[in-house]
Amino acid sequence: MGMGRPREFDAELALDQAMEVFWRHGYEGATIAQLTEAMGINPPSLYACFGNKEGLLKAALDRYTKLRNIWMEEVVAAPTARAVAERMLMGIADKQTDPANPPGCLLVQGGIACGSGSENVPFELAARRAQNEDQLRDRFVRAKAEGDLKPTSDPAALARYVSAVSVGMGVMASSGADREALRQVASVAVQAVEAQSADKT
Amino acid sequence: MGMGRPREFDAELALDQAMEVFWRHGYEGATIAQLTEAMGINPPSLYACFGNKEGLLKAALDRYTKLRNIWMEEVVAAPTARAVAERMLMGIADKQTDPANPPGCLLVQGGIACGSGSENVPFELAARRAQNEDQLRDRFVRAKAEGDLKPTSDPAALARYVSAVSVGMGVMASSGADREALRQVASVAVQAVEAQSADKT
DNA sequence: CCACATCTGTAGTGAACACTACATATCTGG
DNA sequence: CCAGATATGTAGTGTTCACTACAGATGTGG
Repeated sequence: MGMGRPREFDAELALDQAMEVFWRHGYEGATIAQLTEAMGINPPSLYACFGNKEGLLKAALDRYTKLRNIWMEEVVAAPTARAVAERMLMGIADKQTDPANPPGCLLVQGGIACGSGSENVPFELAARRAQNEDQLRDRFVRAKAEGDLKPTSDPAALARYVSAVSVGMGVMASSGADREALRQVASVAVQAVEAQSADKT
Repeated sequence: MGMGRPREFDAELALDQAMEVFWRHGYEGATIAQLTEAMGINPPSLYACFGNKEGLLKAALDRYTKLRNIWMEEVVAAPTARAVAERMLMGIADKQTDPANPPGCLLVQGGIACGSGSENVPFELAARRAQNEDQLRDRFVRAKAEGDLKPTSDPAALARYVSAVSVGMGVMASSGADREALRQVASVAVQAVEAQSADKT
């Protein structure tokens, strides 16, 4: 029994192209024709490799969140809660306006509302956003334990807040906000975290 | 020359139903079949009255923003910048989790990313969100002139910030966040505005 | 070289989509 | 009561969609 004809395209490279299409047009707005053209393959190759359109999205999300989680590790490595928030939001301002990618964030652009038959796509994206929120929460719990955040602060609420701001920035970026505008938002947003930080005296 | 057969349905009532469908499924996810069923009419009536699907969306957005602007007037009537932010974000936490409506905000759920042929839909929504941001900015400009906000504060950045937070809250609401979670976000977010407020001594 | 397994390109499939032709119904103005 | 104008319901239109049948190509194990 043989092992069959080998694949002629690089799956990860193709995923990068598919990611960009989903990022720009959303799950429902992206068509198989656009995806296959961007990936440089024909539909049967796509379906053999990823199952269906939703499978392709999940694979693209896996790749996206994998890279993103590596970056989040650097973010939560910042020394204080305030520095974590600043590093995250300023970094997001830069990433979401990086001309190498479509504006905004795939976890938002992918699909906030979907039609019948794709109802679980928004949930899928929300679940991935929640992962980042959990990382932030864990970091803020630690900050509170270390006395970096006030004893009255709520780490989970702070994490939700930072997550909400980053989502809002993503929407703004996708509708044309430039880097400076996003940095201003980040700069203001950080002050709420600072207000929850213990006084340095 | 006669005036023709009168319309048999209430256009504003039908718009309310269409609004809910767009709100729940987004522009691309909403089908004409769903819309006509919810509106209780047949396709020719829809097209005679609203032109096409995008015309129906714009009419629904007009209605939505009209009601919203009335509420925004109440928001900016609050006595201080901090109170404005609090009234707005707390109100949004309640509105976006009102069981009478789909969760989130139509100006976000309507469509952040769209496929080819509907590229201007996200712009249309962004333009309406920008209206609210402008109202906030004007209010914060006044607050700065009144000495309510610090001389170093940036009213435009503050308005962008509050707008970004409300968008982020909308996305969270649509993916299942409950009222209490949103209120916590709002509560934290207000502290950034407070940090830009002049000291009360 | 052969049996088998997997991939690839061509060329479609049925279904769902936004939208409409048309006949009929219901109004106003004269 | 008639002529013109607009609305309505039925029943479609062509197009685009996600997805696939099939035949040929390209690999492995014996």
